[in-house]
Amino acid sequence: MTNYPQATRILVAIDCIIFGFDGKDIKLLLVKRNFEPEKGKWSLMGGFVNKDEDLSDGAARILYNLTGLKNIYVEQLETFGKASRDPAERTVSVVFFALIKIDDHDSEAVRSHNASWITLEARPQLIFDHEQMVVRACEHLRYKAALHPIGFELLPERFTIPQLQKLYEAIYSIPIDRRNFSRKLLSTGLLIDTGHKNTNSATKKATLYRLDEDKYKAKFHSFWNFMPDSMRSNE
Amino acid sequence: MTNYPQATRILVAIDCIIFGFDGKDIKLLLVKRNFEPEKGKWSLMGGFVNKDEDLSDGAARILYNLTGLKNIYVEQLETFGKASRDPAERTVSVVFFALIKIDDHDSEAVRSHNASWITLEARPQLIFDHEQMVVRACEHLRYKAALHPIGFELLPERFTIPQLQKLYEAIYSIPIDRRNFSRKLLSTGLLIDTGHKNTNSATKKATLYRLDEDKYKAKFHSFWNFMPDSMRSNE
DNA sequence: CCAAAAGTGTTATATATACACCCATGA
DNA sequence: TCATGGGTGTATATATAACACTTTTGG
Repeated sequence: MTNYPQATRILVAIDCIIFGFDGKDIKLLLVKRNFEPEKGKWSLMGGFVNKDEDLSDGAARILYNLTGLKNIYVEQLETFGKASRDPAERTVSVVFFALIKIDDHDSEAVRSHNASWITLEARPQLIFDHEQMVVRACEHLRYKAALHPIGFELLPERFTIPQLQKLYEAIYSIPIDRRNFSRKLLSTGLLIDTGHKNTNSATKKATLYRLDEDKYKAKFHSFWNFMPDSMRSNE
Repeated sequence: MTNYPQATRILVAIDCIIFGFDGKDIKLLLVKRNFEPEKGKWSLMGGFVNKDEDLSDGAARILYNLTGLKNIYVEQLETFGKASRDPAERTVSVVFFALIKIDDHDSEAVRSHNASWITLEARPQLIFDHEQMVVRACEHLRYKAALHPIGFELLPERFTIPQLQKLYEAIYSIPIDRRNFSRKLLSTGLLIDTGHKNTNSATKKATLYRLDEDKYKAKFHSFWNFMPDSMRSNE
């Protein structure tokens, strides 16, 4: 406290938007709070930054506690800083955006935090400005998924092109032409044929692909065009 | 301080990346600090969030103090929160990204803050993690300018297509084909011919355009493709 | 053999690129 | 009249969008 005596110290929270995909719907991992304040209401998973903890480490800690997962896809999204956003005390919240492979999560940890996977449409009212955070995250998901290959983060290690298509259709709530979608995805060179077929299917079995990790990393920041041009006008 | 007794309160700073364009080079507005800490060294313009001030209002205040401008293009970029980033005390810094029309700024205010416009190439060493912030902002400028019509924010109200092209060439450090660039920009429908010509030119006078504000606002979030496809692989 | 989902091919259209010529201006 | 920079046109390549048929599978 030597150099900046008069400035206000503020609580710095971290809130996490955690997206998953069950093959049909985009889901959010939300917490029904069994602790104060706002006990009994729904919120995003969050916490405060520890004294000597980097922001990104704080986010990783909170995500690990809830899901049991490390090395998941996380981006810092935006910091919410309205003076009035938390009625109890001035708090700034850094929102992180996470995509996880829904089958990988530790369901015991989720249960013990009183958390649930809830579809976007069915999401309950949330505390504070958490609804705005979710809206912002959905916009970001649509924006980013149209340009960068982040969809894979929501699917299992091995996935089929029809699965990928259902994911994109869920993200944008539109039907996509199978043939054009397939050609576009395969032309990125990011997909490797595993030589196996999806055994769950009741009809013709789809080819299982995996991501070419090297190409994915090398080309992640390039722009792609995963969506039909007609979609690109929605932010 | 009722509800969260044990959490750490942290200083929340705001730092502003302020870009300008002088017709030739992209410039940053940087401050040579005549105050402690790190007096005599260069930094971004910044300050702390006030007790009852929204984050975005804090950024607007800091930008107004330095430039005398309101209603400029500002985006929240990223929050830097390494525990060690400020050696004096734990501080989190929310970085804002601003684009201004360089001729509009209040040069008296800039002088009184000991600030200067410095080209990106000539920028001095900066304090703390400010260099990382600048690098991040440059990436963001390139990314965003390729997809959204933010270039106009760096040019005067009335501008010519060759001016716009020089701006894009400065942003990406590449030469662009005049004819294709012109056609691409005009085809967006965002440019309105003012009927006037640039009088400064020593040769043929270029047409002065202004931005169609309504279309700009309506279509801001659409994706465009302002750069040749060959450029789109650089993030 | 039938329904359901997967896989593949073709064609028309739109867009991007590469490139060359003419025009206006002031020195 | 010449050098400099502004404005426009076109042919080619590439990418996209729209669309139909065949294959595999389990029941």
